[in-house]
Amino acid sequence: MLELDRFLPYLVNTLGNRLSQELGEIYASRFGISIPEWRVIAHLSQHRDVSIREVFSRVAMDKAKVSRAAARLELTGLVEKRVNPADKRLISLKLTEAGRALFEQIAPLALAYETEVLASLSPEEQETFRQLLGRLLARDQRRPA
Amino acid sequence: MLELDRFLPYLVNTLGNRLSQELGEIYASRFGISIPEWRVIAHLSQHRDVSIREVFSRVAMDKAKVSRAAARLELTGLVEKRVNPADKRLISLKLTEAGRALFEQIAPLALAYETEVLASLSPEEQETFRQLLGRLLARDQRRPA
DNA sequence: TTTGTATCATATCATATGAAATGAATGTCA
DNA sequence: TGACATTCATTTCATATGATATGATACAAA
Repeated sequence: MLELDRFLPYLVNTLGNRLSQELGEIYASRFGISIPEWRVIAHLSQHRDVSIREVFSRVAMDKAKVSRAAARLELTGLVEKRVNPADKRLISLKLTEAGRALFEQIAPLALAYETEVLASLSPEEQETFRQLLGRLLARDQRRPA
Repeated sequence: MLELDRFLPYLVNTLGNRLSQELGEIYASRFGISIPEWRVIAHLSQHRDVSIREVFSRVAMDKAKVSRAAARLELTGLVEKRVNPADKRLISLKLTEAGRALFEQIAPLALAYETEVLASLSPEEQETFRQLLGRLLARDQRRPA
């Protein structure tokens, strides 16, 4: 019979929400940004001159969320938005200097948090968990959002 | 350096959201209930005569969410709410016959979904994943919501 | 008692969310 | 070329969300 606290979708969702919420509090209280904004920054730290579409198709957020996050990041001077001259429907997003500096500041804290979360597992177990999680995500990947 | 698609909190959150969203679509389209309502039903299937507080402290949802879910479940006749005579601040929640019948109907579908999700892992891997997930949840448990 | 504090569930209110509408730009094909 | 469809980003709008306020009850201590 089904028990909620042995039901995998529920458990994964719960852990995911907790981790995001804890991180979100750090980002908000110390850096004044939200989780969606953080995700945009993190993505732009690796891919420059990408469109809104490219971000949201990569980063598990919907159109509107990314659009709003980008708008706010532009307001706060962390991201530069300009129209792509080759295709004027597209927008090119790029971290500003301030944006990159903020990323450099947040990234080590985020990684430290990840380390702390994983500390209850041995290094081998950590690797195993990553692997299995990756496989589960891959299965689901087939379904395009 | 931090890459979002190797960052565990992000990955767990993404998988959790996807699973919940897919399940939520099933619950909504076939049975007309939301994920919060489903969680209340599932909890009540195992614990009868529990208060709102007991539900939300157990089921990873806040006060308001559970209160609203319970209100709607009462309206739709799936849950019975009555004041606890021993302590009139408390409310006793209980599945109605219809509520229990709905649970019996949904549970196998939910379990089938879980099975399908896990199908990309071998039985041993499934068990390992459950174990490790449980340990990660336990760590986090220390922090009371 | 009665006075003050704590707990419970709900209501209120400001914000977040996402589905659908909009408007601009590009692509397609007759 | 000119209609029509498609793609992109934003906006709109109705709903969901959760922090806080409220009101009711119970508990504790004097």
